[in-house]
Amino acid sequence: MLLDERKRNILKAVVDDYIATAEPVGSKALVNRYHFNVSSATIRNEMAELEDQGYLEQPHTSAGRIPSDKGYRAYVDSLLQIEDLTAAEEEKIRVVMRNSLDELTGMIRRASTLLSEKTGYTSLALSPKLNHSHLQQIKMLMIEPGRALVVVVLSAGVVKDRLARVPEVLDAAQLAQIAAAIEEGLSGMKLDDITLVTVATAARNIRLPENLLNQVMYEAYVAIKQADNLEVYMEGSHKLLSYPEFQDVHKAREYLDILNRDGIIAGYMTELKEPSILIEDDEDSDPDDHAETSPARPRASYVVRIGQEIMLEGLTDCSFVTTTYKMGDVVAGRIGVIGPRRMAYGKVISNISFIKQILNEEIRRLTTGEDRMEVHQK
Amino acid sequence: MLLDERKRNILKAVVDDYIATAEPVGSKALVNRYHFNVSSATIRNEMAELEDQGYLEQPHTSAGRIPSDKGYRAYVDSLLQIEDLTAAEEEKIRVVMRNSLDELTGMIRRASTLLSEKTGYTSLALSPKLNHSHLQQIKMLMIEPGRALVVVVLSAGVVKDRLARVPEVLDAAQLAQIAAAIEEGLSGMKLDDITLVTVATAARNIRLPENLLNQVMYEAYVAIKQADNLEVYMEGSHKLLSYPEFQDVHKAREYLDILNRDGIIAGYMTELKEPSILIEDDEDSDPDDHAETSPARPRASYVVRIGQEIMLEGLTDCSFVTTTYKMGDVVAGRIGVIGPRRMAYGKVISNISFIKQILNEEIRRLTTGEDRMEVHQK
DNA sequence: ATTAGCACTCTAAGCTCGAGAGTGCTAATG
DNA sequence: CATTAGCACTCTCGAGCTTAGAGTGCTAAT
Repeated sequence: MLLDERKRNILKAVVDDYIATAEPVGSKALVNRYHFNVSSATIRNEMAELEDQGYLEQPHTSAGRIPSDKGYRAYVDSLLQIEDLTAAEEEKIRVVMRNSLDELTGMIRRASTLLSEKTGYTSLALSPKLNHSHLQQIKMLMIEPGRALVVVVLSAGVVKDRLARVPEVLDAAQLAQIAAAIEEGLSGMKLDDITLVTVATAARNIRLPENLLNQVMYEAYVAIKQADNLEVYMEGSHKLLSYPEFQDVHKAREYLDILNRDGIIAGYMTELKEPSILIEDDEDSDPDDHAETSPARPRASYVVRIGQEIMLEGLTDCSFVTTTYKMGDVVAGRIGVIGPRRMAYGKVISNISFIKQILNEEIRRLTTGEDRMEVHQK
Repeated sequence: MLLDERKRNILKAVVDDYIATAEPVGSKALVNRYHFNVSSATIRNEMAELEDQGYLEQPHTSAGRIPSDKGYRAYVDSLLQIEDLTAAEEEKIRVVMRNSLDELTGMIRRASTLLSEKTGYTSLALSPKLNHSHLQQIKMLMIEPGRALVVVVLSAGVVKDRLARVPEVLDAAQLAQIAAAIEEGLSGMKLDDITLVTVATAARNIRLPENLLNQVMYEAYVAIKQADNLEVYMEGSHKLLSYPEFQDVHKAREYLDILNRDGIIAGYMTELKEPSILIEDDEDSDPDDHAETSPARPRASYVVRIGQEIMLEGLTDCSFVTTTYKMGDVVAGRIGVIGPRRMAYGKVISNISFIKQILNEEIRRLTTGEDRMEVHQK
């Protein structure tokens, strides 16, 4: 099953070439562009065998070969060498990420934007799952009679807020008092463990008519629960139109439709699990048959899904490359790229790995409050 | 210059047909589909004249005619009859808009989404310009040492917030005290009139080391100013790919590129001024040469920009239809649609007019606090 | 003023054809 | 026995040609 050295080289060359040109690759082209010390006939024989084994395909007799899903898979798993970003590129990413306004969501968005810019594909990011975070504060600010702003602060330093209607008869002090009671009772609890009942228990000693209290408690409860809303950030969805495989408007439209259809991508990314390659320490392992070791320096793990592997109707000509980011020690969300199957995997992976790394660092900085005092720019 | 009855009918028929089919309209097709009591030859003569006068164009000899910008303009200004929405449609819009979470931004977004859904084109909305709003409250909540949430409440009931770094030595009470002083000093002021100096003046009596105070004041100032950040909401930008005029991927890509390029649309919409048609009372008038009166019931005014009139490179095959929404008595922002020049103007205008109306009502409800106590749905 | 009729024009679709790229196979080679 | 030169074969793609059809403008008749 394992390919010998030369086949591997040829496969790699075919994939590289095809990624670069989007044109089927022929034996002569290979001989010209790379220095195999054999003739095109030999290459032809090898390519025929690679096709038999399912790594390559022919669009039609007498066109060159293009990689199959299996070919890409082999390429990504063991042929691809991933170069590190240049110092300049790394610096640029660092600078942009540093610039984030001390805000988790903003950081993730920014990472996503950056990813799209650097790779030229569509980037996707999932907002962090906060259900393991602890409630730290809950405040209620009276905006005007009947309307209040509920501010929820989570352990990670994450702040969410929500406008709520409250009974008009309540004044600011009463509202603050209720919030204080709830905070007192719930602070330190995991988001997961907070229910309407626990909220009610926390507020049981407040002396106010029950229906008033209930309404406020309900709003507090909703605000808390809502802090963990799943969101998807997408950037550069139109970039795909530049690539020859989406020159067909129908295809392009279908593609954009799917990406914009509510919930599809969110659901998909949430369910992505086992990394197909893992190299670092930080992911729940799931050694695949095609697992292979090698690269020089430790690198963040990532999940690659190629073509049919995506299992989403309409995206079979695409590939996903995603990775996770962490808050504290727990995986909080996912960030990645979707693009044509013929994706510049090397570039994407090195960018995604580095951006992930910086994102993790920045989140750590944010949530542990390191590096707190900073120079005030402007 | 004014067209006689028959020419007007023919022009209208051509535009209607072309909007419906995207195919050049021939004289025979017209005679078949509409009951002009004349032969196709007569129609031909009339069409030739309409072409001479610049209302119609021929893609090439011996194709039918298509409307020119001028033709569309005449159509929109005086030929188009705008039917009201059906009761069911109106109801649907009302229901969706009611559902907004008491939040201005959410409302506008929702209006925009609705607009895109109902028309099938790309919708655009500008966040409200709040520089004439008054500051009502400013609060600072300590999130953790060194980080605070600044909450700004404006006269319109609009709430904005922003995470800020503050000196670590400050405690929650001190922070609240500073905020209170600033609120005391600035409350009631127009956003426009607030400067770093006025903030400083408001906080002058606080007894804290100057550099600490300065930092906090600066953050407060930024938070206040940022409350009026201009934003653009866009929905359904990919819908254009369905229309035959964007079957060319190049064009489609260019189009999407422009829409996604930062600031272009925002700038454009901000500068849109004189309505080309105005029927209601609420807009600064600018009677055009092609102004014409008529429609049955008062209807919100709107701006239509057709093709070249848009004056944005790359969007010359498009049309804009936008209108404004108000907060109190002042125009706060703009909401609209961009689509192919061959746009279903009637449908778009009736939808946009109605949605504008409901949006204005809802904003009024929100900002005046009418209808405050509502049933709590689950 | 309107219209029937007709010659004319132009596009779009279908067709053929040849060039070119690439293959697989065979037979020769070291 | 792996490699390779050579060649016949296959398939696509684009150019050029042709034709059907739609639509026009003009003229002469009503």
